[in-house]
Amino acid sequence: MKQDIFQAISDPTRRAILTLVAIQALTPNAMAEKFDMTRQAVSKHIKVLHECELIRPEQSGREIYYHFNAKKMQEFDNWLAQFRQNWEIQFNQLDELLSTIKEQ
Amino acid sequence: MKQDIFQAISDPTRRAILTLVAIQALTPNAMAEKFDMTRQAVSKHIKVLHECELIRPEQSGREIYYHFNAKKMQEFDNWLAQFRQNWEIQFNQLDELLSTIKEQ
DNA sequence: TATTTGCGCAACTCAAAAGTTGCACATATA
DNA sequence: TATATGTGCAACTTTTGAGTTGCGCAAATA
Repeated sequence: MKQDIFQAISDPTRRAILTLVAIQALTPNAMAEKFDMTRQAVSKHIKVLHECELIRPEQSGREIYYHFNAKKMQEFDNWLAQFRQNWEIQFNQLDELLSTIKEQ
Repeated sequence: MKQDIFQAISDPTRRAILTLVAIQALTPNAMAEKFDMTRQAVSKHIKVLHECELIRPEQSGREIYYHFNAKKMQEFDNWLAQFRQNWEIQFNQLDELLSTIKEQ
């Protein structure tokens, strides 16, 4: 099943995993220790993140270190770009409002 | 039920609605015409987006125009900020790699 | 070689979310 | 006033997703 990055970050556990691996690469066991759920549950989250390439595995003997993939994360930034214009406009309107209040 | 913006943007229909209303405010009927589903299904997506304040209603007679709320969308941008450092680092490493190759 | 450890896969349960139909209600229009 | 239109709410079905337990396999260790 092809995963979608927006669906991937909709789960709080997966967002926490991303925050952890952004600091340093971790094995599934190391991640599971941080959460109050079974290793297999965490493993399923890892699978989702891996399928959409937000993390990348690095095999080391019988251990697997998962690394953060910053390049993929940038796709969110690209999606957000379409709205940047909107918030600039809304802030300019706020500025105008504040100026109007000040003048009165 | 309190909605969360990550869950809200995880659905492709809701992302499409956001793209539409970012351009101009629309009524539920106007939105429903754009999608291959019933008006009520679209209405439920609108409800989710409204509950987490990504859109804001403006009543006009019996019609309701939903507006994009850029301020709320910025929360997503703020979350992304924690990873910006990561992609700068990964890009610097790429730069170094390219330099190394060039020197050889 | 026997045992432990780290991991992924499969089957299952349970809860949540997406979509449907039907209805009620208020506003617009004839 | 009678009818049509725009909307939200409720009940229901179906799909999806999170979590569990149980298993098998390969690498490390005794």
